[in-house]
Amino acid sequence: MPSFQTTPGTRDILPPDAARWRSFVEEFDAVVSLAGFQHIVVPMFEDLGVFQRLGDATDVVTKEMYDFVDKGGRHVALRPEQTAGVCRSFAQHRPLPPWKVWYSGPNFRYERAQHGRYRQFDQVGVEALGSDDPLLDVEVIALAVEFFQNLGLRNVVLNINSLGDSGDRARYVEALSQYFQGHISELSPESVATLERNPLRVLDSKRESEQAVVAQAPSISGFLSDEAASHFAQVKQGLDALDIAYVVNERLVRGLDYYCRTTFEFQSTALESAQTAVGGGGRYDGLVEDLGGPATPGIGFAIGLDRTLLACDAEQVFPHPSTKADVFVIDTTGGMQALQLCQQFRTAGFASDRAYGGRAMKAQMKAADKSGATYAVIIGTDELSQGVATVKSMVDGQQEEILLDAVVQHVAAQLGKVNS
RNA sequence: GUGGGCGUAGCUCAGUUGGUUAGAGCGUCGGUUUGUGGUACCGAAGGUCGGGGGUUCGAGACCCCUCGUCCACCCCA
Repeated sequence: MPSFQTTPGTRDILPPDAARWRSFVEEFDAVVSLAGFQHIVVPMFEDLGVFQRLGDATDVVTKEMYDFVDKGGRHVALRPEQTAGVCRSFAQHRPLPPWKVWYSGPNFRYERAQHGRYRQFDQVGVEALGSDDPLLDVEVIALAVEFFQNLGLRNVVLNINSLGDSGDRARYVEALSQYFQGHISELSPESVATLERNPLRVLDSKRESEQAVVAQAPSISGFLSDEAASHFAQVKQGLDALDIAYVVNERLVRGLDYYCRTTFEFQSTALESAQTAVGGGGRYDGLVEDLGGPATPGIGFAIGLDRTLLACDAEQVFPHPSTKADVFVIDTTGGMQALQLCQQFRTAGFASDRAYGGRAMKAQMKAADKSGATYAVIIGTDELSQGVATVKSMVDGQQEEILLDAVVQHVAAQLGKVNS
């Protein structure tokens, strides 16, 4: 048993998975950059108050925060998500709106780990601040759709809803609260507790016994102001115009309190587990103001890396990037030749690798095979004395002797031929 | 935080109703006479059975505690 292992809910992303993570982010970068979103990096921890603005009724804030007092007496917390940090950044620096940014990186929530749920988990996401144009909502949603498609995912369903403006939302919550109070005997003890903290969340219950009560609950749509209803209608029109399929789900309330108007969530139907939400987001028109900035509307989404990658596995798409070497240098004369040749290949831009420790030729050949190299360059005592190297194709086994000085050029030419 | 399953070599797992030096496959390393891989064969290294306590003549196997992990609730990406 090793002395230490990863702390609960955290894990090492080992090769080759880490490479896949990286290309996941690169793919996201490519998609959102085309839409004018620029990269932003915000701190991994901030003043606790920044995150408390997410809402005092959300578990993310009340139960799951990694907060601590630092050596300077500041009460800080590891970020549970990045939207609040981005909004704080906007309030702090006052960039010119519309401000469209994207991010990636780890977030932290203290909860029990499960399939697709970890205490340290990575997300990619975008935030667009400074416009309440419903067609911006559409653009943002379309980016996520585009990204999922580029990954190769086909079984991702888009759910959308509107929570209305804060006044609408308040009236709805009141009505919902009354409704559930009237049916309190049909609710589980857990839901009764939830009802006191955040009636909206009762709609999310997965407990079989109360599905009927939940289904009969009043819908948000009846509480939307004309303005909010019109906004939502335009969002739907925009989605239709882009031929983006969606399901209006009036039970979709989402967990962070700051959401208003448009909210959406992407569910993977390929995932069997409890965590099927691979991404989600919505409007948060009051958040920047809450953080001391000017009244600024905003919308964004976050996509979970782990879950989305699990969905990719389930659909057998987005394979790991290749790590094949171009050439593997085998040296049975002590290793100095391999050292130099590898260096030359790398300088020339070719992926080259070798074995270490003076292993037998057969062992080195095995290593060459495992490296996936297209060519093996062999230097034994015979070759060295003649100033040549044997260049062997690992594909068809053909080999020929090439002057040592010309090996890199030769193999480079051959690889160029193969690649084109 | 609540409930349940699990925790044996790097990985995936076997380990009869508790009984001598804990096994397999994969992987790793080495070899199968003449310097060359992907198949086959042979061999080797590598666990004291998550940790602690207890029951017993004797425990990987039974009991308790603890840690970890997985799943569900919850929460959310």
